[in-house]
Amino acid sequence: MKLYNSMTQKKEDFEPLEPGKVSMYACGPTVYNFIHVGNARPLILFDVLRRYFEYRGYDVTFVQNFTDVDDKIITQSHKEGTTSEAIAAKYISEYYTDAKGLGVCEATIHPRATQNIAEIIGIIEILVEKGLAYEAKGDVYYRTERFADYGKLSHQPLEELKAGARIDVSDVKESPMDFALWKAAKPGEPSWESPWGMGRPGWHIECSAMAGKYLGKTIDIHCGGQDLIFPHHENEIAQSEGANDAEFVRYWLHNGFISIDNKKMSKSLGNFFTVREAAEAYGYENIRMFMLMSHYRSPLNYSGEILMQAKGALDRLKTARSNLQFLTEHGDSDCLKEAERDFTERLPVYRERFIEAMDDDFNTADAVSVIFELVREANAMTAAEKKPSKALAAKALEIFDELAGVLGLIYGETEDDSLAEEIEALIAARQAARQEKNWAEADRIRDELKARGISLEDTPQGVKWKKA
RNA sequence: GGCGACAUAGCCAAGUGGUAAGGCAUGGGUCUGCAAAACCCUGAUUCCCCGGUUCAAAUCCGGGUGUCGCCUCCA
Repeated sequence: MKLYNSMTQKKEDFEPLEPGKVSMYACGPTVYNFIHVGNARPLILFDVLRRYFEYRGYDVTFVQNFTDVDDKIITQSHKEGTTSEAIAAKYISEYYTDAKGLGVCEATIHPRATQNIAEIIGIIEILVEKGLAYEAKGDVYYRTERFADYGKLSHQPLEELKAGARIDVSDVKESPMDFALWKAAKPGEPSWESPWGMGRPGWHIECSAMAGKYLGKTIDIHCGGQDLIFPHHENEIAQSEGANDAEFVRYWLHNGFISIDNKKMSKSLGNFFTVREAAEAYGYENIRMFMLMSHYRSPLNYSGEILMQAKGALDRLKTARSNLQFLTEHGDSDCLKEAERDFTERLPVYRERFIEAMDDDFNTADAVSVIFELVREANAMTAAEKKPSKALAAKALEIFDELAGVLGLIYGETEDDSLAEEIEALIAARQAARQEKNWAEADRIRDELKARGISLEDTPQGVKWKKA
């Protein structure tokens, strides 16, 4: 398995620290608002990585945090006239709604910054003791110039970073590149006791603390959006490696951006759609499909047209699956036919090609195309005139579900059986009308069902219905 | 100024030396009472441009052009 490591800027063979196990850490959302479509990309990427590692037999421990104390949350709490805790709780809940909608499995552990204050203080104390951090007026800053490797992930020497620095030169900081590990309390803000007085953690330190606590000093994979490379991930390296004297992360994975009209989708530019509104317009699963149809490191331009194309593609897969499912019950015979054997014997080739694509830095676009090729052949093999067997449909369905399942492409099919009986009765009435060649009545019933969102297909194996 | 990414058919998108996957859309056909779904056929002499290396390049090298991102919170 090869994956592209942002640290070395090359595809590398994946070798976990411990054979058979994978530890993954992903920077989760700062919970002050609904997540937007751009935020959904890393979620879906991590979810696919995790599913794929598990598919390949790895025991995965996946940690994704929630940043639940932060300037933006505090600002939002003032705006909504409530507490920081209430804002965080609200948007964590909304996060889970969207994540579930997108078919994203829960992480092994979802730690929160505010539940790990002791660990955060612990790591800051180590950094202070080592001279890598210093206290100034109740704040604590990281002394970037003491960390020789600072800039190794962003491939920028500290001097260049300083030259380009647009941040305010604070009089309490020794260098403009130093960043806050701990912020002294201000009135109206949540705060905790610490050796430096009341205060709260800076943003970067929580990830070092939680990654270390739940996954150990060295973790296999750390992922996030490309915009986190600097400064967030660079700072995490400085903190964790500075405190632990051990390599922090073996493989850094960063996803490309989602843009709108070729401009990065971001909250500060205001050119974003929340996942919630995009899902209302196009459906959660089509957002997922949209993202899996290209490589995770490529830039992707969001538009209604593209979402509709993704929907068209996913519909083809859903229809194919539903047709196979139907044939497992209504096929011509239970046993595989002679003419079908060649196809079923070649089915494992699709699995091999799928794995080959995914092994190459999670090439989901290629992996999806393998599923489409499987579908085309399965569709051809199950053409009505061939009188396909139940066994054939079952075998094709099995591998389809296996591969589509790794990508999480088809999900959320909650069949409402309460209507089934009534629908079946209408279908029976229509069949009776068709027997009598009473096409007007047959079409009337079909239109009636269509108006209720049920579409019919007449097949040699009987009538098939589905929700539109 | 530093660092990085991207440029393949109407649209989306794989493909890192061997003669252009896949999807959406379009048009034609088969099947169907009509549909639906499906299947078949239909499209880039060509991969932003110009040079070079090679028997062979979308793929490697050099030089351009365009677009985007990071260097400040940002997935």
